[in-house]
Amino acid sequence: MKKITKHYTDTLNYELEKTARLMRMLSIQFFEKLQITLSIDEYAALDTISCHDGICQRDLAKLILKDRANTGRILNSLEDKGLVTRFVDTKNNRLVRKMAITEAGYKMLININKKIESYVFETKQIVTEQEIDAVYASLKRLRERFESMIELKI
Amino acid sequence: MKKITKHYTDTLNYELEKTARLMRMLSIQFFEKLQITLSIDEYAALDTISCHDGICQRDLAKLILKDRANTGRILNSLEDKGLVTRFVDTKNNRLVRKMAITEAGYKMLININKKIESYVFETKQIVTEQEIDAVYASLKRLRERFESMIELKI
DNA sequence: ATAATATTGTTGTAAATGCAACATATTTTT
DNA sequence: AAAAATATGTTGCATTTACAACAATATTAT
Repeated sequence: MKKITKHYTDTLNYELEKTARLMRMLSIQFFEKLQITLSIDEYAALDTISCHDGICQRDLAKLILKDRANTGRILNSLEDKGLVTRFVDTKNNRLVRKMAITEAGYKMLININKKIESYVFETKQIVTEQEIDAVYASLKRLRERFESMIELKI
Repeated sequence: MKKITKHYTDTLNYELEKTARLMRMLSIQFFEKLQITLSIDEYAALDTISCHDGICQRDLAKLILKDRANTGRILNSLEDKGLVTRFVDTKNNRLVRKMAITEAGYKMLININKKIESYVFETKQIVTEQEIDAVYASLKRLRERFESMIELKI
């Protein structure tokens, strides 16, 4: 029996790219429609800082899936907007720039989350929460297995 | 019972980005190790042309998930390397640039696919074919459902 | 103690990407 | 028939992204 390589458009990689891309477009469309004044990346950073108070830049970079350079730039923007404060501290005896969400940042986050609730509600009429959770869980399991094949350098 | 928005790092969107990103890194790493002289995008285009002979640029763009501009650039590169030929033809009475894979392109594809076989074999020791197929299928089902929410403009 | 290595963040730059504008040609509308 | 809309591909530009080089400091090795 001859082995045949799958065509690109039939691979899991392709489906991942296509779905991730679609989700990105839906998010951007949604952010625009609801006139959310942050970019998706800024929102992701703000939300992540809010539940990791005092996180340093590199650790944030790992979480939001950006490199250190771009994470720094996103933080510059959030700081300019007064949503985040940065301060120098130490971590393992090393100087690092840590950060925390400000009062204004917290209000902004609450406000955006309120809008997102309605979006999530809307999508539940298309796909059930159970189905999303199931895909999420199986995807995560698979990803963690694949991660053993590579050393992430961020 | 209070509804609470999931944090960004716990969402399906996040898991999709993270997994897609990981797969991309694994692919690049693999292409480098095996000294494959095409980029992932060029390979994807070449493979897709090989099973859609005489496809036009716009239709290829849709399949490989690039916009028309970038698809044109990828094709320039593939044409320069002699792997693809482009010719003017008509589609619905309109002039379009169609393309086909060359002899050299086909040989290149066979060669790369042979290398990919070994990679696929390697990954099967990490994740079973069944599990990949299952994730692929559920992801595709979910994506198709979400697609009803947006009109793709490529 | 000195040198080599590692961690963290910034800056600069090249590549990738997306998007709008344009050119051309065809179809549809008025 | 004329005008408007649509389809296709290219060009140019602005944004994003990745990556390497650097600066500063701390740890580890020799």
